[in-house]
Amino acid sequence: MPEAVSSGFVLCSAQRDTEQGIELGYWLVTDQGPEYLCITGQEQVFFVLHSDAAEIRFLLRSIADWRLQELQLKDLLQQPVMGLYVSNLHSARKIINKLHHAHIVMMEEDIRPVDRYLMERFIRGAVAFSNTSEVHKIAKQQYHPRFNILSLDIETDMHLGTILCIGVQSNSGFKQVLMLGHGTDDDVIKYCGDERSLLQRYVRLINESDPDILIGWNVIGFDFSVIQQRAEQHQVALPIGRDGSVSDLHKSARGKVYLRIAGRIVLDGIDVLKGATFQFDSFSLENVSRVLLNRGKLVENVAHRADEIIEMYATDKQALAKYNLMDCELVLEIFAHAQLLEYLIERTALTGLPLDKVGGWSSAFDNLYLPLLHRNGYVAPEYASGVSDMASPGGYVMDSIPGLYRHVLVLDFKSLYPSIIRTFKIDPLGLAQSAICQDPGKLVPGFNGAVFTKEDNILPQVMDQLWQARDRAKLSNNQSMSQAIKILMSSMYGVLGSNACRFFDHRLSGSITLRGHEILTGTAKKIQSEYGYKVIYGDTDSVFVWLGDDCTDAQAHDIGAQLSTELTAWWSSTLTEKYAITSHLELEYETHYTKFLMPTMRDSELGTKKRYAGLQQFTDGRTEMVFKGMENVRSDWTELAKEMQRQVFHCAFNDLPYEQYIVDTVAAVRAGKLDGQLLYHKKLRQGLQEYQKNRPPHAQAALKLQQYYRAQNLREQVTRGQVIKYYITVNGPEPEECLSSRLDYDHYIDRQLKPALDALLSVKGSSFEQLVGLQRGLF
DNA sequence: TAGTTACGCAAGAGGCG
DNA sequence: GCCTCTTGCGTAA
Repeated sequence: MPEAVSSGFVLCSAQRDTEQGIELGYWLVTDQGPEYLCITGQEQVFFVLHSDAAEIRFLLRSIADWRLQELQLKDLLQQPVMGLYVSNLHSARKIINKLHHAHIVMMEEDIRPVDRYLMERFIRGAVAFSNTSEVHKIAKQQYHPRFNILSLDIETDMHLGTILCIGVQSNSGFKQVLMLGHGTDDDVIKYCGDERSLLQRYVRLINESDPDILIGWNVIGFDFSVIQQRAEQHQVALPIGRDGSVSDLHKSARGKVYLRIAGRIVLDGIDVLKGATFQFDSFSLENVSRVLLNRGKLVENVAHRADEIIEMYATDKQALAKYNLMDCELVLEIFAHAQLLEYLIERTALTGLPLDKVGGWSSAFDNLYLPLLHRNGYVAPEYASGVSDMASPGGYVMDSIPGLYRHVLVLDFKSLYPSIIRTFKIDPLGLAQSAICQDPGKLVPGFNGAVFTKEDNILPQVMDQLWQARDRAKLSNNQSMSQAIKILMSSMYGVLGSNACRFFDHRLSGSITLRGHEILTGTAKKIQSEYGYKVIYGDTDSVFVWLGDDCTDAQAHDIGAQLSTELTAWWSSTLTEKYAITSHLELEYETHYTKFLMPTMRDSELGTKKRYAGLQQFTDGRTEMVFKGMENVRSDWTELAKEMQRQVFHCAFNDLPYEQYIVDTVAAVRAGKLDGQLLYHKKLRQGLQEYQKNRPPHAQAALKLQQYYRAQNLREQVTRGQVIKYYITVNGPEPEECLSSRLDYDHYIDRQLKPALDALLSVKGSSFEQLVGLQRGLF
């Protein structure tokens, strides 16, 4: 048989014990359809200190299936290590437990063989494999998979908890709705009779359409969970795996639900959007599709959706099917529009993380770092072995100088932390190597006692490659790639500062952030001393420079360009001179605000941090208001306060009057004309019983909502994570669902409108009270 | 089945008189 | 009623 090499993409993997050792299984997507690769006779390996060998041999004397092997590897403290190889997963688990209890140092013992196999071969998604040899060999290569995607959504009877219909739509146009009950089938709707038959038909549907990827909206937490529950109720098995196995749904201790289907993956649109740093006020399908796709859903009134669905099922199953499919389609469109799969594929190509992994930046770091560390002759440190007995701060936030300004420029360092890592050679290996380096010329100091080698480091080089890849991605307009790299680069610092990372060490994170402090304050000082401009604020990687009020737009623009260029060059020469290193710091001229408000803190003369507003001037003459941290961008403020802030700031920035608008609006509030804009939204971040120390307004409203549900005999529950919508009434907070008292207009005027506007009014020498205070108590 | 710290503000809780 | 401290939330970077 001739050797045929094919290409594929690793969709998911599994590992299990066999007589011949550990078996690794990889489900691939190829142009010829799904393929299962099986690699047999593997061992699990991890590392232990050479000096512990005798004790380990003693501790493990009654266990078989393992061996200790001499290796040319050391830990980062230069101690020789040995490899502990175990021929099955079961024994490996037992051994790790035993050594753990005996406080034996273990390194990389948490890395699964199925992951290590790919990691050490630099395989990140795409693989080449041959079908001739008994053991499939796979290696990294470029391959862009085309996936068969199925979007799934179910509709249920919320009172009975039963499934009414299951709708699917694929990325190739296939649609089907499995409907409970009886009727005449058409192209799309298939009537299934009872729920049991519906579930059996569902299994057939999945297996026949054979998707690589299932997508949906909260699809694991809701749709698949309900399907699983109902299947258990009817004792129907759900063999929807590609090997005929049943799907496995399990809940973690923290309440998050996971779903495993052999040979397929499930992606939840909400998780993927969040992972790609999309931000929405609400992640409801309704809201996301409105914002992203500029359209809403079929059913307008979300509050009565449950009843409408039951009504549709009873009277118009065609309409229900249409509604069901609409949700499937919206999810597909969101994935396409936001290029979510492209983003995930790029992330996998960069990090080796599985497509369906949520978060996981710590293991992304491992995948990039460990193989290179091993090739340098070292193994990773034991967890929690890093230095942590010193402070390691975050970004530096300057005291601001409050006021209403004209012509403020924002200059910011492009990817500051990644550029510090590249410039100052921040690296776990470099830190370790510096201890045995005799030549001071080859060293660069960090903070918290750290010193790094200028050469033979890993992270700075990884960062260099990512940086270049990002520049290429931007040049070729590859949005998802550029986005994936940006997120990856900035996650590297976060990972080093987290004790969930094996390389966690305050000497590393402190060397990044404290250098950031130095760079930021140094930049501000230089701008003031050398150029004579006042720096009114700065946060982590940015400085806000006030040019003075007499300045044209063109001049401001030129100054911005000049400052960024010259200061970048200044840092470069300064660092070369001081440390003999190449600077990768890059100060960018980002924004020109023609009007800029730096507010004071409430009840104080001091300027705020992380709160400001400005009128941004674009080079083409357009302007746009920008708000940071202010009420206007906060989801827990009422629409009216936000709207008024926008209006009044707009007027103030454009020299238009606003006094009458404020007076009129306050009167309209008192007249009850704006009640619809007085709704508060706030997330219940804990369970209702956990509010022990105090009970904030939204928790009070949630409690009333819970009582209301109970009184009405409704199935609905108030749950942790839910957004509570409530009004403040004369009888305290009341939920929107069961509002019964008059709204407390004094509260809204005093606690919403006044603070939202006073930030601006007070620097203009006026105040909210001065404008509307006389009216108080008249109504 | 774990990326970080810094910050402002509203309102509750509790002490004082 | 006034003051200070704590809790909870959402946000900037």
